[in-house]
Amino acid sequence: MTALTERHQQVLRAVVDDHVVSSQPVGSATLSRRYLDLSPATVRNVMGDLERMGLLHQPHTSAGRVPTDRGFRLYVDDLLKVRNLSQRERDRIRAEFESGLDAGDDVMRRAGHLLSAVSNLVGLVLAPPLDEVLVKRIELVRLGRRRAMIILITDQPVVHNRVVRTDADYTKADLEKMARYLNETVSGCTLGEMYARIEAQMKSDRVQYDRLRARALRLGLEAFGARDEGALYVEEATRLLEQPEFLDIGRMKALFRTLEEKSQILALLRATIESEGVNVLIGSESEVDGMQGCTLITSRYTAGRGAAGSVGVIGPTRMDYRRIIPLVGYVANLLSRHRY
Amino acid sequence: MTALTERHQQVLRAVVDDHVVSSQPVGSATLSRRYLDLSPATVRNVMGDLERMGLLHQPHTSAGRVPTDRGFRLYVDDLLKVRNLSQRERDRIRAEFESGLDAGDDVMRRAGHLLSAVSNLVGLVLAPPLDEVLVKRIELVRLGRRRAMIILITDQPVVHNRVVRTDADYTKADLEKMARYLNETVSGCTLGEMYARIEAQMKSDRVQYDRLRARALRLGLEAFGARDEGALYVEEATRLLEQPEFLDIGRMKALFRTLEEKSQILALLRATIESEGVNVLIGSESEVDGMQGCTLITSRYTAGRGAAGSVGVIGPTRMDYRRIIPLVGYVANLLSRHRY
DNA sequence: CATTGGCACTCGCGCCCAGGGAGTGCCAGT
DNA sequence: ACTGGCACTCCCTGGGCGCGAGTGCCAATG
Repeated sequence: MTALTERHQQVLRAVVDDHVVSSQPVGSATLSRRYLDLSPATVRNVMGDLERMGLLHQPHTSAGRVPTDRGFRLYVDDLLKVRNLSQRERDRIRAEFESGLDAGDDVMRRAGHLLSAVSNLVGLVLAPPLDEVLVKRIELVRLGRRRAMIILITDQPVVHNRVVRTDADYTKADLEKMARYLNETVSGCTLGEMYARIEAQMKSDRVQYDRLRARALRLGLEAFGARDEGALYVEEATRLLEQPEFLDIGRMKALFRTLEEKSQILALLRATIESEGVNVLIGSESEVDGMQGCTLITSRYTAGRGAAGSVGVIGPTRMDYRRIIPLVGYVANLLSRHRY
Repeated sequence: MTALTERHQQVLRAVVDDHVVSSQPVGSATLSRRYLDLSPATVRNVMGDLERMGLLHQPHTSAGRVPTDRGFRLYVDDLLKVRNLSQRERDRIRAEFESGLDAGDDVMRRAGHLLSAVSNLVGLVLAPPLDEVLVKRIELVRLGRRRAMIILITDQPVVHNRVVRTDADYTKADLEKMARYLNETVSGCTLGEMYARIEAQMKSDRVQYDRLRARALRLGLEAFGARDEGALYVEEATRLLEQPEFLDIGRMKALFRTLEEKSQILALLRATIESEGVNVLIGSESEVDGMQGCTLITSRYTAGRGAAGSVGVIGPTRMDYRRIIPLVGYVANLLSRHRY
């Protein structure tokens, strides 16, 4: 492929910019009139080149051009100067974030809502994989005759808790003792290690002859052992209904289905967790079928002592990258800096 | 309006039955062939009557007939023999319900999912209004330097808990003392009364000179004082995409919007909380604009010492009432009988 | 030689129109 | 009281047509 001249770049940029707001194929006349100081004929020649390079696509002979996924990719990588969020916007977003937290919302969910509200797209938040989360402490609280709450305090902002049925009516003192046992074996290790440690302990002599101790360990396993996949929050999926590209009901169904099923999106987010900065995954690049015509923008964040998660948005390929990219970055930042 | 003859009833019933499965207007020929031992001509006459009575509607001259909301109403009230769920179905549903609970799911959410899964419609669960919930006990757990979890144990299956920031670094003993204070004033009363009791206590001498006591009360207020509206769970709204009536994108949007906004649906559910048995609210009867063409089927359930909530489904008016009505009733039953 | 205006061409879209089909209402016959 | 027959109405579909948008190419131009 030949290199792009300055002019090619100008035209491609203009096509994307216009298409992002109009959601329609753009013609040479529009470009000439609104974006470029060139005659329509010249623009047509350039557009012809771009099409041959696979960066633009013509839905049919007498239509304007639409950027291809590769076109968007080039635009995002080379042509786009992301403007930073203005201080005002940042303040507004941050205020929104914190006010929600004070009201007692879950941090993850809050971040998802925020992304969604500001971008008008679907907000995504992937919690750090639980395996890597550092266990600080476990508490057991008696709720009733055979019910207790087990609380897992980690180095993350979220506190996990779960109501469990107990095998007997333990007193408050019993539960405290059990919690102490659990903490002895478990505190300071990651959740991933916890399983192994508990298993090892279970075999030791001390446990064999101490029913309470054994029961405590079992409880810990049952409550948090099987929490395999990091939780994925999908917020405000119905916003997609607003986007004109989803007037096509088939596409919408497909996307909803993949969003609901979660596992595929989860894999995509997890894959981006390692890389720095903001990631952009355009349409077909993801090889997920529900994602045709959609772009996923993500950014990693860190929480606690090194565990990392990912936030992002999903929306039509035709989205305002200039705004959304810094937005996702900023929210990831908020989340990373967030101290509880 | 003249009374309906036996024949009128037969025809109306047949129209509804066919329309429920076909989702299309029903013609006289179909009815004569598949449901009735009458010639098409006779059927036409009867259908004409029914139309004049406002029970059927003809979308246009050369189309078949569709039941009106009033037609459905009459069908549901007088013509429908709800068959009970078979023992097998009941067992299956119950097993599904309980297996989910063992896995630690929220009871409310679980019930919603269940309704949705079995009916292929949108599941709704309204928790009992918190005001009427009996407070059994409050626990405070130290999570970190300035963080604590406040746990509200009621006579309901769900346990409410919330992470709060504290104004100082309270020790475990402090928090236990505070919890004791709170329980002294609060336990045994409903959440509705709690507010007043705390306010009263705050003015008493004992509190004026005891900072910890004051702080405890304040905490209780902040955490659970403002939980106004009972929580409404809307599960699996995207199932609506499957229904052929929602190929019309405008209607779908409207319904999604009201589902998302919740307050209107919430009001409808709350209204049915008082009445026994299964309630059916058909289309325009609700006066909620997003509800045209939709039916809401609900049933009340009770939990704890007398507080009542509501479960239900929402779907197109054209739904299989024969199956759905007993289903909603049964799930309400499950929830009422559920003991934790 | 890059740029431009001109021009013929293509193709989707909206419109009209006719034909077929589904379903009805009415009427006369049993 | 039913029913068969019949004329009628109206939607739906498909084909034909004109319009407009947009293109590609070419010859002219600075």
